[in-house]
Amino acid sequence: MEIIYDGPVPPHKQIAAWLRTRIESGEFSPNQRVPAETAIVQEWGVARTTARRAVAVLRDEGLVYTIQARGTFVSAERQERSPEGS
Amino acid sequence: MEIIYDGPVPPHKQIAAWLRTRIESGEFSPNQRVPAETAIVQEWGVARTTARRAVAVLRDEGLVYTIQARGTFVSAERQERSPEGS
DNA sequence: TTTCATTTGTCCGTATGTATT
DNA sequence: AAATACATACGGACAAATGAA
Repeated sequence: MEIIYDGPVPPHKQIAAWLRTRIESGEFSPNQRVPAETAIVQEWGVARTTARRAVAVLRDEGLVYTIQARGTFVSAERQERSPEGS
Repeated sequence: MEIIYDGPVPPHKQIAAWLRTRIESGEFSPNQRVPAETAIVQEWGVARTTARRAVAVLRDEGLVYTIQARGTFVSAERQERSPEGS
């Protein structure tokens, strides 16, 4: 994946979408830590501000929550669809 | 039990919860010694600092008291909710 | 008394990770 | 992008106290 800078979608939203997909695919369990900002910076070669903004998007959506000095974690109640079965 | 490192609850709090449960279940009598820091280290595979911090949590709660070079013991008056006489 | 083992107490440095400015 | 602060974990080293040999 690569960031498209001359497109209509700002970089941080592209990264947010990528992270959202990973989370919703079940790659991360509820309350599990997601990649740190520095990891995002490394992986995408963007500024930290951009990585932070991307995480902020998901936080605003309620998909993740952040604990200072510990990390950002997948929200436990992030089911849009009823899981059904337990 | 296993320590979850990429979760929102820090290791020392996970261990503290585990110890608290054992104590409150009555496994240890009042004034009886609880597992030493080194025992916690052995059992959980964590650093001693982490074990110490876990014990410190229960000490702060008043559930146990510590005597240097002797160990940490279950508080005798740990079911009181209202202190009297001070 | 000296020695040893055990256990807690203290301090050092290193690493990871987020938050703020 | 960088510095600083904060939270937390790891590892090592040594001190201090206790009790037993």
